[in-house]
Amino acid sequence: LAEIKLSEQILPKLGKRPFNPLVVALAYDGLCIFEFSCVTEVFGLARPEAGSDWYRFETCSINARKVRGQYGMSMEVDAGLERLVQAGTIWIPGWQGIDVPVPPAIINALREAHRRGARLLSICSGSFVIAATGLLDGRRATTHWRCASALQRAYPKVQVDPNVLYVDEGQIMTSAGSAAGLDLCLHLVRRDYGPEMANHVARRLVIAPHRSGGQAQFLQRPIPKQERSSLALVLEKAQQSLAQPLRISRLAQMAAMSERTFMRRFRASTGMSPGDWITLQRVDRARELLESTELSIDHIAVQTGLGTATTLRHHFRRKVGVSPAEYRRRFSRQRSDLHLVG
DNA sequence: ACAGCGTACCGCCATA
DNA sequence: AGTATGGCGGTACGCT
Repeated sequence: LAEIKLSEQILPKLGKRPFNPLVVALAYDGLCIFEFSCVTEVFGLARPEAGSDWYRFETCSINARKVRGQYGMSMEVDAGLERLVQAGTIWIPGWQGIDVPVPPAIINALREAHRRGARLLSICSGSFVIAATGLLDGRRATTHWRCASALQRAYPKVQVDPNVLYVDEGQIMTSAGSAAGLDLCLHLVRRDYGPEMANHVARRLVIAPHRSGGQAQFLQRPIPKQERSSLALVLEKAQQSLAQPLRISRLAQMAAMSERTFMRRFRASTGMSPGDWITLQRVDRARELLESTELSIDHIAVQTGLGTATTLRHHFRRKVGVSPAEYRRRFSRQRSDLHLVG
């Protein structure tokens, strides 16, 4: 039901799609199955809830033929490089190896596609393929942290940033290793269809629309330029003072805009209402505290700004699916040796 | 589970 | 024509 409601909301906006919907992934011998699958899952999976205006997805290889995959399997590819001529978006999901030279046919096809206005995106070592075209010279890019120095050495004119999940240079986007490809996939959906649709896709994938907390010390999500606004600053401040009551009037005031505009801009940027977002942050924080401390539910309710244990339980169950007590029983660090799973 | 209270939300419209 | 703003008011929703 939620999906039907969503498509009704979104469909009218898709009426005039400003970009070429054909997404083509480049397959090659030794294809990185995981990186390839990230792209197929987001762009290839049928999404009737998005109406008829979703991407079209195809695969191509140097010449239409069988390509060797990994792990003792191969696949038949229907199209050759000529398919790239039609593509609006081209994905390079990894590459055979960082030392494997890129065939001139691929370099030429990618240059030509770029000249035509197609977007080039890579995951992991796929960045080496784009770099080989020379199109990354003078631009920022990233790749798997293990290959970052090799990329920098091979292509000194590229500004390699190993500390981000992905880099958006407009028509060219590169992402870090493996699962960071999913972050870039979602980023593209967000650019093309808006944050609500990206959140929706993330939910179908059962992953968080934003990577938060935990591992983020190592890889930080780049904040798109347009979001370095007063709104982004207010979000940061809000996140740091969840324990206090956060009223819309006050947040809008901090952002120096009217409540109406604040709410509009908030939804345009995050895909959810301020209230929903704040509750989500609070529940997230409660989850952390349940895992890593022995604080009582009442105490955590106060600390997270959810107020009372009743309110905490209510929202926690809605967002996480289990009660706070049950969650703590399963995931508390002190008891992690029990390894209780679902 | 309920009720009653206040805020949040969003469509609508005038305005810049 | 188009876009962004912000005020108003009804309703939905969350909190106690």
